Amino acid sequence: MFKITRKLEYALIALRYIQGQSEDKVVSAKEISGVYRIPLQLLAKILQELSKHDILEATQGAHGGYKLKKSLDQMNLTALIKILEGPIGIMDCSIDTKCVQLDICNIRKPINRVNDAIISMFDNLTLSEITGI
Amino acid sequence: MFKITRKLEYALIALRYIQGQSEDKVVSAKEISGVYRIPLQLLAKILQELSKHDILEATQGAHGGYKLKKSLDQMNLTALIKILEGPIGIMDCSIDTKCVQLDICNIRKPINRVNDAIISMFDNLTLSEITGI
DNA sequence: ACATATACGACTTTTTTAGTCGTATATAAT
DNA sequence: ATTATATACGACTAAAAAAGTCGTATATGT
Ligand code: SF4
Ligand code: SF4
Repeated sequence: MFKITRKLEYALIALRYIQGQSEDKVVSAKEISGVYRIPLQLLAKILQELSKHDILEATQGAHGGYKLKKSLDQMNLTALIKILEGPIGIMDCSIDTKCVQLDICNIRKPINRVNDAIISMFDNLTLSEITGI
Repeated sequence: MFKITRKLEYALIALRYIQGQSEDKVVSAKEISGVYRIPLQLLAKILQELSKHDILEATQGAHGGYKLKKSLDQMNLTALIKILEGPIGIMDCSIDTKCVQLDICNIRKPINRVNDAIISMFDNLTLSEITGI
């Protein structure tokens, strides 16, 4: 309950690692997978998603890999979560509206306030603040 | 990802409902289950847990049910979550320490700060603020 | 005695998350 | 050209967590 997914953690670890390398070095999924013991195939898919969303730039073929495409202080945690996991929301009704309790729910408004507070916190958190400097 | 569990929502709905009834009325699980269309057995188990932790006071037998045992402004969301779901923590290492990445993790500290911010937010949120006045 | 309610553990189902596999394609080096 | 290495991508399986059910015992008001 209320946990960050592994997927997201792997993405952050990778982003921070890539950020720590020299500006124009392309870093392969294999390298990161080795250093942090992240399952290669899984990490690869994550990096591919980040690449598809213009956070990373991929180079194919031998000696290929990834490098940052946009500065990490230009993106917040909300954006990253949306890419990897879709819309954020601590309760169902904040995302879709199939909840049976919806019309009579007596906690919807207050829970929504909590939801907003968390999202706003994520909005104001740049990735560079998470990945250090 | 990052969602409140149904269990927690049902607990909050029930607490708010009981709070809305006249002070010394005992409210049965069946009544709440009926009003909010919450599966009876599931709700019953939740209320039993709350009762075991002195948040509700149970009356057994016919015409039995529950009433509040402590005022809701004397308990915060963190406490309720701990009762229903155990220790809070947005990443594994904030709870137990079996993560393979633990010793080399490059995002642990910053993620921990996020974790602390969320917990502190929950700490400062009394149940009465969620269940309304 | 009976109806109604809590108490509680075991169990099953459903949903979500995590991880794997297979195959295609791009590219550098030999 | 061939080989080795890497990304790209969809389908699949496995594992874990959450949601819900069942059965049975016990308490109590009528
Ligand atoms: S309507 Fe109420 S019970 Fe349903 S998802 Fe929203 S907050 Fe939760
Ligand atoms: S050590 Fe790092 S990867 Fe492991 S649970 Fe903690 S934050 Fe996540």
